Amino acid sequence: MRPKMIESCCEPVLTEPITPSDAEQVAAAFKLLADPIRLRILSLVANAPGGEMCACDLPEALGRSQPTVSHHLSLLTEAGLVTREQRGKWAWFRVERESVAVLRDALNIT
Amino acid sequence: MRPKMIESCCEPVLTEPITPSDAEQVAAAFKLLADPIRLRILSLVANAPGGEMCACDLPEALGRSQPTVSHHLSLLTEAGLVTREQRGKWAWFRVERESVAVLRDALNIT
DNA sequence: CCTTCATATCGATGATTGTCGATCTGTGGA
DNA sequence: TCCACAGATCGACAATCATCGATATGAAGG
Repeated sequence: MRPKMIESCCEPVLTEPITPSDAEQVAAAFKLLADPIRLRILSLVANAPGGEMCACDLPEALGRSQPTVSHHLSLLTEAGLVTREQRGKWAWFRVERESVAVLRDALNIT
Repeated sequence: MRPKMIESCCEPVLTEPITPSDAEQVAAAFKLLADPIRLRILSLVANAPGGEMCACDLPEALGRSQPTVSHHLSLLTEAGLVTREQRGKWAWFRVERESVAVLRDALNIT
């Protein structure tokens, strides 16, 4: 998966015919939202004070191991759905609301 | 998966904290959009003349076997993303735009 | 340096799922 | 009643993926 995948994809699905190749890209993007842990990560980070959250707090908040959380954060970051900022030993994450909006707009109706 | 799954679910993910149980439901809903063939079905049906399409035309249009197409149509129908109407020997499908809108609104931003 | 701690990577595994051939069901016409 | 055809169901298989323990990397502090 290429970096910032979502920025450059996501034709509207319903308002015009979609090509097989575009369908692959949009499906890959929605696949990221098709996991409960990743949705909870987005929700936790978006609603955290200051709109940011330290990765160190996520394993306990989610009830998942540190490697599992790191895996999901990596997928979300590569896709551009969250951004990562290193501060000392800790990694802080923010939701990239623009990317979420791109995905939402792919579902716009006639 | 219960009938009309999408009608009753899908809290906004970003504007308020989501519960683990709601996250499961929303993820299950997005999983339906996380497949290129299902996205192409939605696009083909939505853009077909009259907003409806016969199932008999889909295997050729999609390059997939009849059982595969039937499987995807069944998933989309159970979830309430499309509706099915039997006319003689043929089954005609329409996109339930309201259900798509529910999914879209789950991605609303602050 | 050396230790400590946060995070990433690796390897393995169990579960899910997209796919199709074969077959069943059900409808309409002869 | 029988045939032809649309669509659903079944069974099997390959591929994908979420998960975790073990281990590697990398940064701050002493």
